[in-house]
Amino acid sequence: MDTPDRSKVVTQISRFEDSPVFNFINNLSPIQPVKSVNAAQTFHSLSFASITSVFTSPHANPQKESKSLIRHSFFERPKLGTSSDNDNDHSLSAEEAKTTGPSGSTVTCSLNEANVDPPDDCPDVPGDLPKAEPYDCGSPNHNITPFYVTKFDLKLDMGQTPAELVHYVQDGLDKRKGLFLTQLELEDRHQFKPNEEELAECAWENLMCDDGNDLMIFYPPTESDVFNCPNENSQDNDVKLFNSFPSSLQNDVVDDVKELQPNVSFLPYPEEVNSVHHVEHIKEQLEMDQTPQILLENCQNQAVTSDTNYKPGYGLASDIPITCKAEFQQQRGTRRRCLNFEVPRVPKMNLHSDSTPHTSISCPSNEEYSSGDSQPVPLMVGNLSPCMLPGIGLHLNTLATTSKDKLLAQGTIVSGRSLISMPNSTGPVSSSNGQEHQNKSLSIQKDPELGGNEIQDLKIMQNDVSEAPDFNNGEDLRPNSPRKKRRRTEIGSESDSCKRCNCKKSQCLKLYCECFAAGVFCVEPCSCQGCFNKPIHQEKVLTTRKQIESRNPIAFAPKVIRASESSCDTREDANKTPASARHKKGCNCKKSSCLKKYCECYQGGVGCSVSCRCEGCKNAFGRKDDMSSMGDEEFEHEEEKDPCQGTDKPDGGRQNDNIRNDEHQVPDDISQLTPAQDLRPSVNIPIFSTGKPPRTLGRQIGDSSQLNSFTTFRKCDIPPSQCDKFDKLSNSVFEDDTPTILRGNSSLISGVKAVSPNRKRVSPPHFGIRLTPNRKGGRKLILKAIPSFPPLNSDVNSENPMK
DNA sequence: GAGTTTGAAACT
DNA sequence: CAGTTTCAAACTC
Repeated sequence: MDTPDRSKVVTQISRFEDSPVFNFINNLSPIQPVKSVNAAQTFHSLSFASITSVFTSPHANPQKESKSLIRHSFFERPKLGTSSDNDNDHSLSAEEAKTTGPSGSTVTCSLNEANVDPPDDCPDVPGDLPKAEPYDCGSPNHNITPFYVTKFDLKLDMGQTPAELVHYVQDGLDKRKGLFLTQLELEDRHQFKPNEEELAECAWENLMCDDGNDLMIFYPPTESDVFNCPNENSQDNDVKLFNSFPSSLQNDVVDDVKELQPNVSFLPYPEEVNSVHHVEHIKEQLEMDQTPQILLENCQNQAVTSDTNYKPGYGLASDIPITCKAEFQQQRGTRRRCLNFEVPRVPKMNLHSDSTPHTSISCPSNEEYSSGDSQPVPLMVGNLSPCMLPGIGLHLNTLATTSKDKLLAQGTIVSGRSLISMPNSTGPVSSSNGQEHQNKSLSIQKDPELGGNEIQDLKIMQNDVSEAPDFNNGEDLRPNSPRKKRRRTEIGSESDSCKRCNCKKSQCLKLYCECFAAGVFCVEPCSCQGCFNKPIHQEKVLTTRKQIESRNPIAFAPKVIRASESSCDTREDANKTPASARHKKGCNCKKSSCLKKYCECYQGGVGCSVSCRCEGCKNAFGRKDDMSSMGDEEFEHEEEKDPCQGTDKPDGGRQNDNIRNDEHQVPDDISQLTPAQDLRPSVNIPIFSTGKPPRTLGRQIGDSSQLNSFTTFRKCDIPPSQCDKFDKLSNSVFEDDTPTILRGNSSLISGVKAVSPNRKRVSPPHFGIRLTPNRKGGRKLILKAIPSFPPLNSDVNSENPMK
């Protein structure tokens, strides 16, 4: 194989050798003597470097750069595979590398451009695929390697259709100018190619485009990188070359050669390529507007890197092809998935989301685990790739999806966020609460079963989504103005479908931020400034969230907890305000008389309770004064009369009981629930130890946890009318589908009333509360250890220790 | 749209 | 734990 292929290559190259440029290069080339494949390759590498630099000028037009990159790819391809068969192409490359040494390897790396990986890694790339986990942009360890491989593979594909290269070589210097053809030209050529290669190339083209995107996304070099590039001068010079290639080329080549001689010194920023620092840059870049320029830069960097690796007698790059080939399919598949997300991102996703029921994030089956870091990452379902809507409304609180979640998620799409979530619909969704949708939609789940690639993809998606500013532009989803926001809010009060904030100083990492408080990532519609509440800052978000929760375990619990409107609970109908629905902490209004939305109780559509410290309360939904009058009586009533709750039911009815109990009965004093219970398995809590009627539902202690585990938790935020629906739905769902454990959690919905004697809130709530039908001394609440926030390390089940 | 009011959240 | 400050939503004009 070697011999024939090489001979072919040599033949083709020989033509090239005749050209003045080639001779010039040959003379300059420190690496190899002219006549050989090596020489050609050397030239190739040199030309590549120079050409690349030409197009890679930071100031250059991004598109142009991209094009040039692509162009180079084509150009180079032929060289590598010039005469070899498609099949032999890779082999040849490898062979060449081995036999020809550095030149070949250098060339190969260059060709593969865009790879940030250091040359040393090149050989390892194929074998290291697993570690590549390419799409984990968040991981510092994340290496570009995967990309390298992927890109390489792509090129290989191209290599299989090297017609252009050959053509180029044959034509000689004149044709060489063709190197600078625009992308369109190249594309045109490829498109019109009739042979089998056409398909491959088309695919390649697509991939290239995608690659470009990928590059932009994942390997965005910082501008500093660009400007720091030692080759900058050469780049500038290169620009000249663009106009007058032949003469300029020489200069360029000279420069390049000079730089190459020192080898390593040639690298613009070698250390940065692999360093974590570089990764950080990339991350940052992700947030920033990303331009195609990055592509070029990356390409350039990588090309340089490859050069750096250049070591006589060493064919690093050349080795890659062979190894890569084996993984080619896999890599490509991965890449494509990502591409799908990235490119048409929004539109496709939307479409899919609408049409694809299974894409819903909230679906347990679809849930995915973030990688080993065990961080709960909002992931999209594997299927969803196309369907995924960008990080919209990722609900941090929603960890586990339950059938209920599914139902809810299926609900109407109200906001952009809600759109995002296309839950698997297992049943009819009656929930009208958009917020819940949101929560569900992006619930973060870990799914050990998912492959790393998929996970990575999901992560990417998330980032993309969150980052995709344009995502909703087409739609009028983005009310940036306060007014719109307000309107939205008003509407939302019913649907409360999506949170949008306008934070300026809090970085959306404090409870001031509605989005953050709601456990969702900020999305485009938000007008926030300096927002960190985005998927890309997920870790920070989680950390902050943890901190806040450490201070106040129920910080992320729904502010208003509504009791379900059970058939048995008719008394509340009269008032329109379910006695059981109350603000978790109660309000502290002084001037608004609880008649404006300043009042959280009012805003939540619930009456004030004993927990409230408001003055002059006139809450239309119920005044705390009224509440107190109702107090014991109601309590008694519930306690004794609530057959529906099955207070006396045997164990068989326990689940329902628990749920209803939760809904209607909340421990009077949350403080009873020790914070320590956060993670504790379960604790029996005397419900009304204080003897005070638990009129108010108060926010549930377990809200957050519940939220996390079950989207249901947001029902509390739902307006009463909808809340009722929600309750019904949730009840039915839990009864029917929810496992006992889950049901227990569901009970969390009802909150534990945080009514401490002083009304001052909450004691650390606990992540899950389960009421046990304790008929005798009253009901007991059992706290379940459910993390209020998506568990970082474990899945939901692990966190629901039922005892 | 800008400015004010309000009360929750955060801080001390 | 209380008082103060900060913050962003709600509200008014």
